[in-house]
Amino acid sequence: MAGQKIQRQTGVALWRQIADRIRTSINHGDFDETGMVPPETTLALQFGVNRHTIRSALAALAQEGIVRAVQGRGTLIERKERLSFPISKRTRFSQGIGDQVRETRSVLLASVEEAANAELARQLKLETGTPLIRLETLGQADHRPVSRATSWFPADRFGNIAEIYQATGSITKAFKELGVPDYVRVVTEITATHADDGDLTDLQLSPGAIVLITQALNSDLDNVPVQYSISRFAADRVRFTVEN
Amino acid sequence: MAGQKIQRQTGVALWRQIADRIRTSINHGDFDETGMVPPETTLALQFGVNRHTIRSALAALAQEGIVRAVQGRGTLIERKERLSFPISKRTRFSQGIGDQVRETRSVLLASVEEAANAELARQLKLETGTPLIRLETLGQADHRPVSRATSWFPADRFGNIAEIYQATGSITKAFKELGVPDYVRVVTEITATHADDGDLTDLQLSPGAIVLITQALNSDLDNVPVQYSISRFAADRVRFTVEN
DNA sequence: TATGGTTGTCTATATCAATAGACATTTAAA
DNA sequence: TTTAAATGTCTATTGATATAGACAACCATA
Repeated sequence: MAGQKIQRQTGVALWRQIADRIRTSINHGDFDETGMVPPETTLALQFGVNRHTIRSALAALAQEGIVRAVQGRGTLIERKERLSFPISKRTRFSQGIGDQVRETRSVLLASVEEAANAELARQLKLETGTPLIRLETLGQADHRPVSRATSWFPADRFGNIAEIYQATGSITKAFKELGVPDYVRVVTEITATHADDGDLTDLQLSPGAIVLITQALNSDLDNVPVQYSISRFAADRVRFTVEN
Repeated sequence: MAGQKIQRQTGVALWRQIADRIRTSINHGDFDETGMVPPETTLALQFGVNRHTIRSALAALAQEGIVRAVQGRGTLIERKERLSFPISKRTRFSQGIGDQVRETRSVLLASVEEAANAELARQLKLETGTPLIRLETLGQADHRPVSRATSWFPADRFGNIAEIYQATGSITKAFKELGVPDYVRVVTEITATHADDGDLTDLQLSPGAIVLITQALNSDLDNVPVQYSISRFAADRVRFTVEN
């Protein structure tokens, strides 16, 4: 874990930088032998800060449920996470990570009908103003939120996709019922930014966290666009894998 | 730009959160009509903070060279950026973004010979301890650093790749001279984290910035691994595009 | 049960971050 | 030339961040 120094007077508090670094180390498996974080005094020495600053960092990680301090013993690691998430022609939420967790689930937060703006129309190869169904969904793995997504579907083909999706909890199944036996990922754009208000709430992140954003287009086997999605992933919980 | 609120007491200073948001807005083209950032008083009202806090944020962006304040006129946008970076079978640094900038360049920072550890051996399908050439490189677009990469090559096939790379400034050309007329990207893993010390220096980032990390394996046309790379991109300067 | 190592709590102090207000300076336009 | 609108500079105050030190409370184990 040692190596790079932490930065002072940058607008990012030392305790937050240190919390981020310790979280990364935990997810990297650096403390797997003991199952514990090094003692506060050791960390204070390593990072070159006061022990109280370390305590602030650990308190933040405890708040996230990642560690738990036990007086007299040390600070135990409660949970580590970074799911590997494949991106390919056949990218689906549940399939790729199904073997990494016990349970994956997708929850419908909201659905509305709206008209395509210029950008959506371009992506889905429709006229501006074409009616679309917009779904807001939350992807979970073992009851922990992993991603939140906004998806648009052409309303003429998929007018009642919200109901079917809510019943089945799967876009793939909903597509099947609506006459789309299979579909492929055409393009995926990936960016990263800091978590916004909605991310903090829906993904249960702490402020300053990073989200990975994918913008993806799915088409049916006749190459007709069926779904355009913008998904936001908790960056410290996932890793994307692009297979070619 | 309006919408989500900024977070208080999170370990990330308000001025830094606001600087990040304004940078994002600039890159998104929100102020393209005027070429200027809104007045400080307007921003202060929008973000619900004091004007001095806005001034701190703008000072940080000025330090990055993104805006320039002119007394009496306003704060001009000097530069916006987010290069689109395609990831596909034929991912190369210069080709993909060649049409987006005037000049791309790749600089060799260091090269050493070292033995493959277990992880590198697994990736490159070699025995542990096999000699490798490690190159540290810096990718630039229009004289602005975009990515820093560490690459490993089997030493037996590519013993003098460093010299050729330095001469040509291109991995593709170096491969050609060493008997690899073509190569393909086998797999790319993408993660995101906060910038470390080396990122701040090499990529000229400000602390708290985000880096996108790719771990990629390239193989020759006989499917023999020729290069394993870990690259770190300034997240606010790039966007990855995965074509399937 | 005694001891060393660990986390928990308290006080005190210095610096950074943010707010508040006033006024100067510069630019562009009326 | 005047005026409005914008950035620049200054002082003062409050709360968050970080350091420093001391000691209490707890746990495992010798």
